[in-house]
Amino acid sequence: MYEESMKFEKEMKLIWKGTEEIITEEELIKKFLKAEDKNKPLRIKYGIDPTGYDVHIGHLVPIRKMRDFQDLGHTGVIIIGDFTAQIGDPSGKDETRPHLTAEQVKNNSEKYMDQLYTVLDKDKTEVRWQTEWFGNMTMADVLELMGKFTLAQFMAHETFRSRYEKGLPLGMHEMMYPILQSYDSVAIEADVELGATEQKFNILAGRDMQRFFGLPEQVAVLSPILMGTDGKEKMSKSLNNYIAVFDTPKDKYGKTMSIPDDLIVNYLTYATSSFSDSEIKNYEKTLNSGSINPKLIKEKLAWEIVRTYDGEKYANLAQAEFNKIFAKKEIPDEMPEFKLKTTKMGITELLVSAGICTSNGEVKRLIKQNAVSIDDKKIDDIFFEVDKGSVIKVGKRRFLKVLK
RNA sequence: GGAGGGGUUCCCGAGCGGUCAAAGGGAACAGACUGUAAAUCUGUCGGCGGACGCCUUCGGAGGUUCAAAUCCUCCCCACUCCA
Repeated sequence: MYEESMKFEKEMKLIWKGTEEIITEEELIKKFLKAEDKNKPLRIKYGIDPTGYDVHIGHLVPIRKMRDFQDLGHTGVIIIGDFTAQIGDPSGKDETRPHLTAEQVKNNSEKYMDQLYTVLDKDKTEVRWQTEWFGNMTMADVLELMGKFTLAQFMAHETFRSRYEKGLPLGMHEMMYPILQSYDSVAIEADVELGATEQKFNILAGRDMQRFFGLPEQVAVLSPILMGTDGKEKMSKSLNNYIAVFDTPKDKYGKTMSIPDDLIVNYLTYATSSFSDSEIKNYEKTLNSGSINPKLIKEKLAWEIVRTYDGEKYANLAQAEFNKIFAKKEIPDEMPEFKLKTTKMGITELLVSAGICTSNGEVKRLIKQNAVSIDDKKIDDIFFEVDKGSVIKVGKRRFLKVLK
């Protein structure tokens, strides 16, 4: 074994980068060896939940790992969880999911994949739907799958146990989530399953399920959970602390700049693959020594994050824009535009119909709070009338260009 | 099947016939401060009207009352204990 591990040292180093846990490392090396012997790429599984399509960079931590595997010549297999989507992953805090139509699921999946392909190698990616294997199952089949696990095993799982103990609702069908997910590994004969550490239970269940079906067990490669931009909770859509793939370069940059300082190293390590271990160590040292304004390192980080998803050009633009607005407090180059409907419009009506504010009341409040300025002049009159082209600034970051 | 407490504004959570658009906290937004932040302080935080006012809201539908988030009836939802 020693020889083999030396042989795949480089590969293992790559896989370990930004990875929290591998279960088990030894098995992974064996799989690499076998793949090479038989000249057959490994099948690297990752399941997505098509209940929505907004992908944030926390989701992409394991996806970037899939890309690493692809770069080593292996095949990424994305499972569209069209059955599990009907359950909702109990690992999250989500409650009962609304039932989606087949069309919505299809639509979501396509959009989801578009975002994953910003990272993945399309030629080495296989997309599979759970319907392929669950669509024709009979009750007998389902009972057989359920019989492989016991209630005690499930109650040992933190999320089931804590919800049960807290007296929160726990649907029987939610127990099916790990069962379905684990059977996916059987159906596609996964060699490796990727996921965040919170997926450990589900992914390990996949090993059990494969064993029951006489298949070799998959290796779990677990990524850390990326912290949200608030630095308090994990990145998640519902907490509104995420950086989305579809965010504009400007937003990605700005959101990154807004992370707390003590999250910088974490993001350097996990939010992008751009920094080498030694670079990260260096930055960490400088940060701890206090010899540098953390902002400077954050700028590099933000730039890299934009570059990763939108390219260098947009990274530069986003950076310039950010400096302009926040550092120099100038107005941005691009902003929403609004054409005056009549020769003059009251400021409240204008901002509400341009979608900058949600109600007249909000506009009035903001004006009273001294937050609205037109062409750089604060206004204090809630009946101010706008009758010419101008730039309106609301708060720090809302801008509107008024066209005549 | 039996017994019992619950469902309140974005979230948590008080209120239990008028003084309730509804305490308090969180989130969010704005202002000050700043190194982008964070922290801190101040303010705002259902909608419409320039303040007094009006409208919509307290799981749903009805009802009692001059007056209901608060009382009654039925329904829905999740939970606890017993079987």
